[in-house]
Amino acid sequence: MTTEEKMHLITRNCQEVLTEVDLKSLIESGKPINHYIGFEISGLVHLGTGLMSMGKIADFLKAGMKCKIFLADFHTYLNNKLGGNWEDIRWASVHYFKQALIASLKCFDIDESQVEFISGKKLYEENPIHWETFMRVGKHITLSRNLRSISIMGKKQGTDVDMATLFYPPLQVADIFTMNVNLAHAGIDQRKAHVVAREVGPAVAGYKPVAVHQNLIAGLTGPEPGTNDAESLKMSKSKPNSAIFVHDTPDEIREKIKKAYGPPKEIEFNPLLNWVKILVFWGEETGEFKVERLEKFGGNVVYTKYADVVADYANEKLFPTDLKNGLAEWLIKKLEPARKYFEIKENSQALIRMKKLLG
RNA sequence: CCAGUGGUGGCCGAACGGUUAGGCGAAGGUCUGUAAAACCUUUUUGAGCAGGUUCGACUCCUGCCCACUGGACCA
Repeated sequence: MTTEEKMHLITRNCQEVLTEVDLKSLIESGKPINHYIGFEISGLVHLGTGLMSMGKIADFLKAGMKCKIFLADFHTYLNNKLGGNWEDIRWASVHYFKQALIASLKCFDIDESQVEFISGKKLYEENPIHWETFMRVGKHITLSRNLRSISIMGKKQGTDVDMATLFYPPLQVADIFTMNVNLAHAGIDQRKAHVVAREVGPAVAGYKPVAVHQNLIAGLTGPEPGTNDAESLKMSKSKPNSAIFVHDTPDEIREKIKKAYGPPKEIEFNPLLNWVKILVFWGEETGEFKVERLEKFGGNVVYTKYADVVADYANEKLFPTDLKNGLAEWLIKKLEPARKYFEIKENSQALIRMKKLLG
């Protein structure tokens, strides 16, 4: 595989790479590329994690990278998710969250043996140097910089800032170096941590990790009334109808998509088109998207270019309901392996318990 | 540790010694070949904790807990 081919696989369907130049020289160095992505155990696994992140890992594996998935149990605890209950967090990370990620990987035909899972607890126990790295990171971050970085926890500056909150960003940065990660991967919401990692890296660990950031997928409920910014479009686990989870049933998927925000002709702030673009077409110009509809509405159509979907939608040759139906059926099919995996008794029971934990 | 202020339903937020604040959010409905918006309906009493006063306390009193602000201590 050529460097260009690798570059394409690694960077496609991403919002940002810090930096392409660094990535290219990393590839050309011939050194193994050690990837990592970390997740808080904070809720059900939605498409942002299950399809975007795991799909990216599929690309990374094809490019010959070593992929590591970090189950950030301590981060979850520090961020007071799952009620800040350590036992619940530990249970959920192994019995629910990891299983949901394995389920998601199956949607890309990847076996769990092809990636490495590691929990925070295990990482810290096995690597006493982590504590030292953590302190070194602290030596290179100012309080104000750290405070600005807590947005990676979904927190706004000036609210609920306890000491644990302040530990979180440097802990995440230290994780990267403890795991010898040279390619850190996350949604764009985590960029502040990765930028800090790149800035302190040379002093703390003698290198700058490359950072690859993906788009956050839009929430189905659309923008808040009166706003049209990217933030209010984001999919959120706390808005029940804004997110689809990897183990949702076909009926749940159809129901949620049906309720989705779908303004005709609107191609800018439109979660449905956003999903078709980054999930179905995976950020590429060409692909395949089927829409089945009655003859009176134009009959079935197969799109092979994303631009054609946009064009038809813009001049109302593609009606929102038809776009919704096509998308729902695509998702149902794509997520089938995940649903099947969650039919296994232990997993379905874990899901029930997880939902209970979340109230 | 001391003082002041405050802790109200998923969230925000008033009033009041005794009769449902209100808003947001959420759910259902109407209207559109979807959704959104708009309109209609629903979300049937909640007060940091423990006591006390009272015919009756979210409202008064005592103690405790927590938060914010200021102060004290600083070997």
